[in-house]
Amino acid sequence: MNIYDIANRANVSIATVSRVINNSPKVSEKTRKKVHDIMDELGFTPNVFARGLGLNTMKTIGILCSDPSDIYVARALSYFEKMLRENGYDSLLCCSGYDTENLKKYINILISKSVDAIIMIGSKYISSRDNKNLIKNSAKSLPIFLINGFLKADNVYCSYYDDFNATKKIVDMLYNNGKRKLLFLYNSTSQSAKRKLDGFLKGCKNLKEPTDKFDTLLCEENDIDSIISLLGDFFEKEFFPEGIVASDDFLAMIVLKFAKQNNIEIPGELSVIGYDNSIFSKLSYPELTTIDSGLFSLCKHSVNTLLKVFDGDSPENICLLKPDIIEKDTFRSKT
Amino acid sequence: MNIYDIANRANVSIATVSRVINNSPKVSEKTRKKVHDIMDELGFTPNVFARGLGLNTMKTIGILCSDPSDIYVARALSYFEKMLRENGYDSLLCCSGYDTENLKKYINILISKSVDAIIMIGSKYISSRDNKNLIKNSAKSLPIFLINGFLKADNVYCSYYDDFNATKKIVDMLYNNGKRKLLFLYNSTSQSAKRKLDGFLKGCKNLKEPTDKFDTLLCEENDIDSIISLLGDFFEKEFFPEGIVASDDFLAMIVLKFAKQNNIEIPGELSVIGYDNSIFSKLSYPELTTIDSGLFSLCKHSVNTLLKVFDGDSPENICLLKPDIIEKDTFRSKT
DNA sequence: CTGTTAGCGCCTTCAT
DNA sequence: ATGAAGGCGCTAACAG
Repeated sequence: MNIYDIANRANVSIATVSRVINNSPKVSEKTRKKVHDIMDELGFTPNVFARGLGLNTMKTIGILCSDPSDIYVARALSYFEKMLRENGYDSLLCCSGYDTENLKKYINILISKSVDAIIMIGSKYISSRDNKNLIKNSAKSLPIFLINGFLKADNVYCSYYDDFNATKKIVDMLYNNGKRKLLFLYNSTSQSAKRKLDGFLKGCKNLKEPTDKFDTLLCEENDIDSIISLLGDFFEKEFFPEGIVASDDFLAMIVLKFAKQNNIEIPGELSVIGYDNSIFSKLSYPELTTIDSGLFSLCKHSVNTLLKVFDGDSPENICLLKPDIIEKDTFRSKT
Repeated sequence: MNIYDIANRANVSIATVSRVINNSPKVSEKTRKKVHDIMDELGFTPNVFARGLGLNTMKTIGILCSDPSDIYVARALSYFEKMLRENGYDSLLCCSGYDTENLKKYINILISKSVDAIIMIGSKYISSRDNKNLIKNSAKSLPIFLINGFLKADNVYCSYYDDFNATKKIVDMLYNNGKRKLLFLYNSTSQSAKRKLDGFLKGCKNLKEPTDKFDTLLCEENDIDSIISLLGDFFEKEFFPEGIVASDDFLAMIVLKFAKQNNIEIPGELSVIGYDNSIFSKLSYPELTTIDSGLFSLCKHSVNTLLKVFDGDSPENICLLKPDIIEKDTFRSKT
């Protein structure tokens, strides 16, 4: 079934049918209704290939992410699919896993499918110099949108969160509330994780306390038991922190579990700060004090920028979101 | 750049170029090489639209789900994208939200993109008679794969889990371990949720105990606070259960939170059973005893079936997975 | 407002 | 083994 069939049934030309499909204003209400009725009756849907052939666009956005079973990614994905669809775009999903070196392969897959743009969720991809150049080059053929990543280049648009100032600020807050021994816990060396790490270190440095009062701990394996044993080692061999800042809520949850296993009282003995204001932070007991990394806003902003680019505008390349700390139970400031 | 350009440069016809692109054997090695060289030199990639127009396939599978930020869905999505890509298929994502009545709209979107098959994650879509008929009808134009749902129809392939016997079995286990007052907690009326509910009720019925010793509680709102207050009401106005079976780990986590808030000891005073063996069950303390709904196996099986269908085989329509209970901390049987 | 028609780039018979 | 030509379904000029 094609527009010819519809045209025949409706006694109009295919051009009129095409106009109706594309909401052209130059169709009388009467014909429009007639055609619409027949399309509905026959359950007609225009062939995208034929359409794409002419327009050279498939109204499809490639979404590149590591793994949708990560809750941060999953949320972003959910937002994007919805917002893009509301604007007439489909989402072609491409999951690279955590091996960031295959970026080229995945970008090529998306480009070969003629997606109109690529959205990259997560800052893992912006790690190596090779990857950066790859992204810059790919941006010559289609616009690229980075979520939570920063890369200055033509046709590359970034939305990211001010992680540096967020962790820096939280260090201040912890210190000002009497927490002197601090630990930063993280599990990734992505660009965003680095910003968090740097903010933490900067915050600690500003305190002008001896450096043995704070430390950082990288969890190379993402397995819960390994991380718990890593924490056990740290508490035993290094020091017992009064505050732990985790690079995401998942890690913070593991800290809570560790604390319960070891009868550490939270927040009395130990304050815990999560990151992302995810469902975890609300599901746990005590509820996690967490940094709201503004994921929804980042996604929203990216989609808006994307639409502007498609409209031929030249929007700002860079959007930086201000930090926002959500105080719940695992740490409360006195002020 | 198109095959005409290549054809000109190579002094052959477009047909020959096309043959080279499609690895037709009827091209001399010499011409093949010549054409290949020129394509490489110019970095030519065939236009997918033009190709799709003729072939009417894009090697793309439509994945229809409610919301990828649900962890069950997210996991399934992750499995599918990976396995499909390994077999040369892309994934077009389509999220319907929880409004199951718009199914037609979403199926049409996918069909209009000429996907080669549709995978539907979750049994929510198989609720109404209308939806069932819709699926049956759509299956006339392309194969449909249901994950965790059952519908007997041509060209519809189901993989689902034996929820009925899982909850039935867990009721037995609870009872045999001295838990007499039981509550089933659920938050959906999907087909799968119904199977769980029925299994629970059947299990209870078999016990031949007075019916006031067990009950079921539907959480209409998915908000954590509402569910906790719902639980509070139940404990106050109905009875204090000795075992709670939740329809997913998320709900079970909320029960744990509720228990901690109210100083209910788990599993001493109250046993809790989750469902799905998700990350929640491992992240909580105490860890959740949970039913492993075999998601990976379901996905794996679906992809295998899909490949068989595309190969022209006629695989079994239905796959039912046996129940599997993972004992952790929130309930341990004595045996 | 509506109809006619020329592509869009590729694949596939049918000739040669 | 290669070339010529029609067709896939739709859009956008252009003509009325």
